Amino acid sequence: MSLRYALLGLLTDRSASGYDLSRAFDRGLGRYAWHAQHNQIYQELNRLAADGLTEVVEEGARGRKTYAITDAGRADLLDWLRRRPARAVVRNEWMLRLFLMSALDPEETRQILVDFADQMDRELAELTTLLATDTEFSDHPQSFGTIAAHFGQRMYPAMRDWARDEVGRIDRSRPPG
Amino acid sequence: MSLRYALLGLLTDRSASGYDLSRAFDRGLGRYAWHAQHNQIYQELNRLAADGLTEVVEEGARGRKTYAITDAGRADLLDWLRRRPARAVVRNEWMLRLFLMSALDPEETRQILVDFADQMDRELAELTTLLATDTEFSDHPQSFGTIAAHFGQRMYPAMRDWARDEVGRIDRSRPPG
DNA sequence: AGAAGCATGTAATGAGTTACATGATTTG
DNA sequence: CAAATCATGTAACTCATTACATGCTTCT
Repeated sequence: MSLRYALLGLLTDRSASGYDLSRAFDRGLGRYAWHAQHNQIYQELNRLAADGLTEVVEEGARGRKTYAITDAGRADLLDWLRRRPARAVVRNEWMLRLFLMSALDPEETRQILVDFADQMDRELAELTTLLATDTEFSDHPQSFGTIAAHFGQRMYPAMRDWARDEVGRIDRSRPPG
Repeated sequence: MSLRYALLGLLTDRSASGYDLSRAFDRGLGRYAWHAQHNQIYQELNRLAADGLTEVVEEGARGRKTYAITDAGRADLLDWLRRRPARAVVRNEWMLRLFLMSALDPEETRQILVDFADQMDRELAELTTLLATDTEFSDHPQSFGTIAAHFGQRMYPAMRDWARDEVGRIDRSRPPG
């Protein structure tokens, strides 16, 4: 059901097409909070419209359909946000890999950590560039995309630093070369 | 497929029953990396055994079956660990709720962020105490649990700082009182 | 004897992935 | 006019959840 609320949440910000929402997932929400692919998004949008939680407010070029959230949709979202589940679902494939990585030998583990740290640096650089150049963020400082970007600015350095800490620990316990 | 590797990873550490593994998920892995329920775990264990990646090494009281990883299972796990997906699946219902929170009014949003930041501080304090007192960490510096603890030491402050940043942004855009 | 915890499972349904499929519009 | 990007979908399959179902063992 979470995908449904992710979509309603994004549509609270502004009306959008399935394509727009798919891009929003790729950039922000999907990286940190909830991953979904375009086909699943389109299917869920059709179901939301059928349930009266969203409606098509515009049809543009190339079959583009712009969806808006309805009052019923807004009510449903607020209801969900105010409920506190005892146990929430967490699935993070990267985290799982990093947890299980010590099944490999120290050399290989070290390389994975070094690569991971480098990737976090690249993601951070990409995000910083995006924040500096895309007017989306200055125009909508309260939007989910902006919030996600700020979250990324805190998370990427933290994950990079953790990985480099671990590399240091491996090197100290088993000096290389 | 990730559940399959999560189970193989845990069985690399030591042999265990479905019940043991289910508890391991509830305590650790499921909180940070990969969530799964008992019935899914039992089903996957049966499939793993059918595929020759694990085997039943002991049958105890109350139908208890202890599984061990086989050589084929170990090979499969290492193979998976060495593959690097371009972008891995992330699903975190708590994170999603935090991102969508601004659909509520600023007052409610602010309170949730303040509570979240405080909770991160508490988790960090608890973890720091645990790292200083529990010999588990000094005795097994390379273990799964130690790696996770170090990860927490970097993540909790990052999430706390992000939440406090957001509180600051809310206050600046709509001063309280 | 009763409660708490141990231990495993099935069936139906819903969520999510993979592969396939198509075509329009804009940009260089 | 070719390439990139926009834009939406279906079908078959696998993964995951919910509800149901059973019985044993240990502790008090």
